[in-house]
Amino acid sequence: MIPRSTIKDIARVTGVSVATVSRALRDLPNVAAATRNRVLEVAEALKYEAHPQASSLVSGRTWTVGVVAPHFGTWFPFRTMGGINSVFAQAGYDMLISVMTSAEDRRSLLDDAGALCRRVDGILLIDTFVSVEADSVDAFFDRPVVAVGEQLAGASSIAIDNRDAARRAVEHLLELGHKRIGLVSGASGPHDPPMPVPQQRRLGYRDALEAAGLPIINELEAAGSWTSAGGAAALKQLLECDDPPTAVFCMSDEMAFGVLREASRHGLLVPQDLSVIGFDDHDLAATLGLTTMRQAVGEIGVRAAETVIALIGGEQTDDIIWDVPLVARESTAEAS
Amino acid sequence: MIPRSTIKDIARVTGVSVATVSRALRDLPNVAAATRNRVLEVAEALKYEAHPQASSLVSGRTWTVGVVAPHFGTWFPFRTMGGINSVFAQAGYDMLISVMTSAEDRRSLLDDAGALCRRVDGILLIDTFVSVEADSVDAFFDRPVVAVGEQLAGASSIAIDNRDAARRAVEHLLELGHKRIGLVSGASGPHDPPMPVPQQRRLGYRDALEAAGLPIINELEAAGSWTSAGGAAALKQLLECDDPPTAVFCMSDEMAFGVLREASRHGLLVPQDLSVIGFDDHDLAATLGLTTMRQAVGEIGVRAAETVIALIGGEQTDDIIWDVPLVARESTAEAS
DNA sequence: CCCAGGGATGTAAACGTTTACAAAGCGACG
DNA sequence: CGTCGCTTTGTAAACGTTTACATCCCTGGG
Repeated sequence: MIPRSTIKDIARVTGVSVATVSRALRDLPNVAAATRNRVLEVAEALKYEAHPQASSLVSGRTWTVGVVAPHFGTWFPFRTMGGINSVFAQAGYDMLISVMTSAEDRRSLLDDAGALCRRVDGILLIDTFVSVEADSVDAFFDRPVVAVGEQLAGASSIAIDNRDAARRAVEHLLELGHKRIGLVSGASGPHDPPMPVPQQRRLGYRDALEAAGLPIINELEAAGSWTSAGGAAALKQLLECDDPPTAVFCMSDEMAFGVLREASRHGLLVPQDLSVIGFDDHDLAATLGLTTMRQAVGEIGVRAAETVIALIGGEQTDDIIWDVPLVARESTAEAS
Repeated sequence: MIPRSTIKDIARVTGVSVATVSRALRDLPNVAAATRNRVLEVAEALKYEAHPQASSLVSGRTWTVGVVAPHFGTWFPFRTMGGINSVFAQAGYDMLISVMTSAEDRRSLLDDAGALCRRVDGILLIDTFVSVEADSVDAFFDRPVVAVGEQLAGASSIAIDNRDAARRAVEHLLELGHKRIGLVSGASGPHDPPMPVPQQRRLGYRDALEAAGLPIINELEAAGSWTSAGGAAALKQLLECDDPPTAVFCMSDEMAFGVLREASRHGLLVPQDLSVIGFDDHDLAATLGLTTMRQAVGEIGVRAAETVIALIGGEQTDDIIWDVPLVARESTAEAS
């Protein structure tokens, strides 16, 4: 139907050999200007496009980057992928996406690393926490790896300081005079290995309380499973305490949205009766007036993509720790 | 670093020819059971994995499906892609994602169709509205195409009846006794060609009003640009009318979230002072108590993926019109 | 006992590139 | 005028599969 032209066709028309055509098309040196122009001209006329499989079979270059995301569900990996995609589309790379929902998937990512490496030029791990399985990825991947959200030996990393950011979030509540501060955490299941992110954010929460001389109270920590429904359930649980919190720190905005809703179900006004601070700066956080810690998710994706491209090109890169500024909105106020 | 084994290695170890190995590995007929077992055994031992580029170079099969999404921003395409991905991961297909943000992208999708076809076995168009550019895709794509969200000649389609669903949404408000019903629309820009979805939903909105003998009032229709911020702005505009609406229908839940927030900024209680109905059944709709029209987005993705796989396998498929049930929650109530 | 037929296997040519190596052309310099 | 060296070009061998075709062997029917 659509006549595909090959390098051979161009060679025939221009009267040069396929080798010269190949060189001309790829801007390699040692081809006469006149020849190159003629080749490009004919290629244009024939609407030539290189056959990707053929060229990667021999060159090894696939112009594809493997992107491993924790799931296809929540906002965070999606936005990150959006940032990544915008860079790759520009640079001519495709993404090969795989999701990692369970701990077995994490194991099999490493086991099947060889097969993955064969199809990609580089690998981007989003919040994938390979570090709980292996100290270093050197032994598994044959290709440059950049990890978003964790430090990982053998990979470049782009991360935030979760502990510090969480601490500052809670400090914001402390500065407003709150003394009983709840935590809505995105804990992993009881059988999963502990995940770095919730772990670090919990440590930050406790750091802040300790620095303020406040006690750590287990009853004030509830699990929200990273979803808005989970956040709602978590607040419900916190409100059943004898002495319920006057403020809560949620490890994600999505959970915070559930908290906001649950608060209004209980007749509590935010921020008068309950202050709420989230984490992420979700797209809806601004319109819902949620105070939060901003992760520049899209930009992190952009930088991650740029980093992996640089590594593929043989450049050196530095690890990046991203700032997480506090964005004060209407969901937090002075303790009454 | 990682020793990759080829079909040749297996041939050498087993003592048969590469052709036989290839046949055995792919379960083709005419290979003795004993030989096949031996080959599989050795392949296992050598951790053999076929080189994807090599095999697709000669067979034409890429085990990749092109997925074209309208953008990487909102919830709808993301969730759809989640459904698609779950099927593809099972079936062994990869997705090659490209996003189409502008009208030019739509044009170049068709212009570069040849190059795309060479890298994929099938194509999935999500809300991509190629129909505004071309009557049929037969002439462009060499591969099976399935369109999500629009009817398109030359492609299988999986869609909803936007006009009917919008009509039923507005009828719900009418049944509650509302007489002044606003519309928050996801209109396209003034220079873009009219898009089928907002067009159809607007027609449904007007259908309902007309059937109820109510006038069509331009002032009651505001543009929300598919975002929550846009939704908030749209409500602000609607409230400036001389006779503001007592209920609004939003073409997406994300815009409805903005409307909910803007209402509370104006001191309006939902649903007492303002009824709000959305469209999509966004993940957050349940926790925010939003009445909405449910699009089973994930399942639509699943069906779309299954359809394209069936088409690749040479089967015939039927177009699917998906149900869009009303999900009544707490954001709509009797007119006061 | 011969031959047809069919299943199992091997041989080798694709597929469309890239790339090592050889060769040719040409000017400059001793 | 021969040779060296540089640029430009061509030849052909990869890359790792699939697949058309040939070959071989075995069985069963005549």
